[in-house]
Amino acid sequence: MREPGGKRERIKQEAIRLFAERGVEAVSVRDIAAACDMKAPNLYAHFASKEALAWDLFRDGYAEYGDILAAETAGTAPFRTRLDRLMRAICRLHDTDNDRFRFLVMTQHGYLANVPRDERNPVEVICRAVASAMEAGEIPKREPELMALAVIGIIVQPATARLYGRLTGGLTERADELVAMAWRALS
Amino acid sequence: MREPGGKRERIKQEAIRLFAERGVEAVSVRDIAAACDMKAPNLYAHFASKEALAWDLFRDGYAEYGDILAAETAGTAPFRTRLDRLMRAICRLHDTDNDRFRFLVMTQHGYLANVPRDERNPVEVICRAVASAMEAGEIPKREPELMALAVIGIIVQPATARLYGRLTGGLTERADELVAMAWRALS
DNA sequence: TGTACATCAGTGAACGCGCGTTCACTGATGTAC
DNA sequence: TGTACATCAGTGAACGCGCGTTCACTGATGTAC
Repeated sequence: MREPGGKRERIKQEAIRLFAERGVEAVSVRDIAAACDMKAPNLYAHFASKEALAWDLFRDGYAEYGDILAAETAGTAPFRTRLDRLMRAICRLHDTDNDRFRFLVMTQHGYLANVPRDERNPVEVICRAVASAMEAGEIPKREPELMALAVIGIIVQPATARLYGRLTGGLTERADELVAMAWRALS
Repeated sequence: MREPGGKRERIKQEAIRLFAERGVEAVSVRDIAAACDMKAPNLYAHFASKEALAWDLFRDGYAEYGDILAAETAGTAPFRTRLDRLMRAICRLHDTDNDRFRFLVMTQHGYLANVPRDERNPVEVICRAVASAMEAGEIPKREPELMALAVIGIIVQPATARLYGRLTGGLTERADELVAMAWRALS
């Protein structure tokens, strides 16, 4: 072996950055290769196709996102506490891991329909947290899916607006406000 | 004149349908032409380019959407009433005018940055309604932009989930729940 | 009414372009003896 | 240590394809006299 296996990670990182900036269709494999200081054909030593690369990035990025949320909502703390942790985690991720979030938001319309609805799915994670809080009588019983989606919207819509410069500044500094809003909405 | 000027409208209608189904990049001008029972070159008698057609559709569709919301939030009724009208109108539009909503959601990432931030802009419309309710003391004073975006999220996120089959059934039948949620969130 | 001409919506064929992808090849590195 | 060979990451050149767009042309329709 002449190299550590870091090339594959390098490609993923540059590809996600470019896809996030311009969208999958507007980035050519030559663009990705150039960003990695290599030539286009060499990408095919690591990925079967451009489409496979993009789908890998989406599936993994989405699932890792779900893992983080699952970790935050785990445990036996009161729902209000877990909601707080959950929403702060989302704020932090959006402020920090901008490329990933932008990539997921920009390309969701191509891939979301194919994503597994398992325990790593972020929407499922939040649905389950909300549903269990209802079961436990911590919040009124309503349609859990609808309430979970609305809570997601409360945070994702401002985050998306930030991507377009519609909202300036970070989300983290508004986390208090957003958590309070979500809590009121669910109450 | 051999024909009424309905060709231009026909093109717009078929284009928005196809763009909504597959995304702008995945639809060729030949596809659009075929859907209109014409050949590709003829489209150029009506639009300068494919890009100009897509941008026209987005700009107009977005502005008309804003017009409808502005009409619903106009007047001197209490904010709670106008919020109710506003959100029901959004539910109705999403259930009815599916192509337009899907098109706007799918292509927003390409165009939203270029859209004018004027009195026809839907986000501005809702921002103003929320801000004026705060001024009038009908709801507590907070950052109006953030609150408006969160309210939008409460309804747009479920609507988007519906596009992917993540949520089944209509939005209109859930309008009560959604309005109540938004009202609590703002209170 | 008949005829000659003007108009113009619509098209067939072709254009250059950039794309994703393939493949025979290179040449530096590691291994065997 | 020196030499012959195997390995394999990386590449230059080329491929076919579908795209957006152009343009000279057609032919049905409307108008003038």
